Amino acid sequence: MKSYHHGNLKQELIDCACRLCERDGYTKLSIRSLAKESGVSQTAPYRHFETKETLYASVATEGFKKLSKACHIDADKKITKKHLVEIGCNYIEFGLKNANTYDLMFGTAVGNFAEYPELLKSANSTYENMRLSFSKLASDSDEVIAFKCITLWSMVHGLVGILRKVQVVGDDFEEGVGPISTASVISTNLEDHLDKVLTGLIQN
Amino acid sequence: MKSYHHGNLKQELIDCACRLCERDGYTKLSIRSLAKESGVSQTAPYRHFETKETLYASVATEGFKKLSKACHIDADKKITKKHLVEIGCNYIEFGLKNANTYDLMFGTAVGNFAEYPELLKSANSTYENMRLSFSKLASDSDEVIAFKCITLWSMVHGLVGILRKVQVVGDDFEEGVGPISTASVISTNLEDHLDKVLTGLIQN
DNA sequence: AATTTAATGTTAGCAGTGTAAACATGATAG
DNA sequence: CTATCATGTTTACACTGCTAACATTAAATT
Repeated sequence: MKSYHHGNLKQELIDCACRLCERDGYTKLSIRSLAKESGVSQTAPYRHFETKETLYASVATEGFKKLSKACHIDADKKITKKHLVEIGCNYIEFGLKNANTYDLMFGTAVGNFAEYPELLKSANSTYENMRLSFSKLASDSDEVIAFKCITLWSMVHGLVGILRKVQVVGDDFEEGVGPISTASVISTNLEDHLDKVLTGLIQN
Repeated sequence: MKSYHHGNLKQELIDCACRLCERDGYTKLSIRSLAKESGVSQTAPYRHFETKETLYASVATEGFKKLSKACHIDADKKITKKHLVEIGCNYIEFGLKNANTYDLMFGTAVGNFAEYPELLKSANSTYENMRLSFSKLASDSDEVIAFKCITLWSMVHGLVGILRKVQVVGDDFEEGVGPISTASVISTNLEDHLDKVLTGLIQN
């Protein structure tokens, strides 16, 4: 026998949405199907999420939390370039392994992060992680550190995007000329690649 | 008096879709509204586009053509680092000024480029442009050239994504610490930024 | 403890969507 | 001139986000 009130609907909806978003992509997700999955009426989710975008924001928030965790480096130790390479690799790995969630986080599904304080906070904390690591690498000014963060972030973010496209396009490029071959080279030698870029970035 | 047959519907639909996608984002676009805009019945577009994704593919194709044009450098002259910086800047400018179209081109709206030969061709030609420029910069192997392409492309692609997010998030970062300030620094000094990265990239 | 209130659920319904099927029109090829 | 076929229309279905009005129950107030 089930009670009229679910008891834990909001969290269950978020969990379910995270799962389905990652499995099928956020465009395939409907509030109604989500409600059905949780054995609740079609409009029940609206008691917890004003609009679909609000739900998206919750899923994206979870995504940023996971990304933060994936990119976390123990702060007690001294940070070296190698650690930053590791951060970059972990970031890219997250982006590629959670591609659909990554879309939601960095696409236009959620228009303005500022409207969702939790989302903004979790996204900022991802950045803050990276900032802290750079600040422990060298004693730069805040500006320089932020500059380095943006550079690294852009780099890994861009690689996720490009590698995914190339993965999808795949065999339709000719061997050895188009981006595919190089992309696979990069993805197998991600560490080397990031190391190179970071070396250039750090020493100026 | 209007005739039963439109005469130029396919092209008009594409043009209209390009306009609306850029204005409102591709998610806001519906086949029905598009049909209405062209003064034609709701299902007429289906004579020219099997599914909505096919329409998206056409819009994305146009996008890549425009991007190619924006990043084109006259091939006769000798290419210098400065030219590549210019390519990068033009790329980023395109991405920021045509943000919604850019989403369509690099997001998941079109699942697999290989299913749309025209799209694949136009996307490849964008890459080919860049490849050609690098090949005229130095006499590297195909592999090294492709590697440099991917690196630059990832960099500018990533910057478009990050700069946009930061633009949107905007004032909610604290002054001088968060990414916002640096991002605006970068966007005003894009040339310098790209020059630095490219310098590191070229000389190894 | 009784009662009010607010949170959380349901049902019914609107307007909009992608898309398929059956039919209408008219340009073009034989 | 006629048959064909590309291109248009109408109708219909299943689905969507979302609102409004109502039901139930947990929590707060008296």
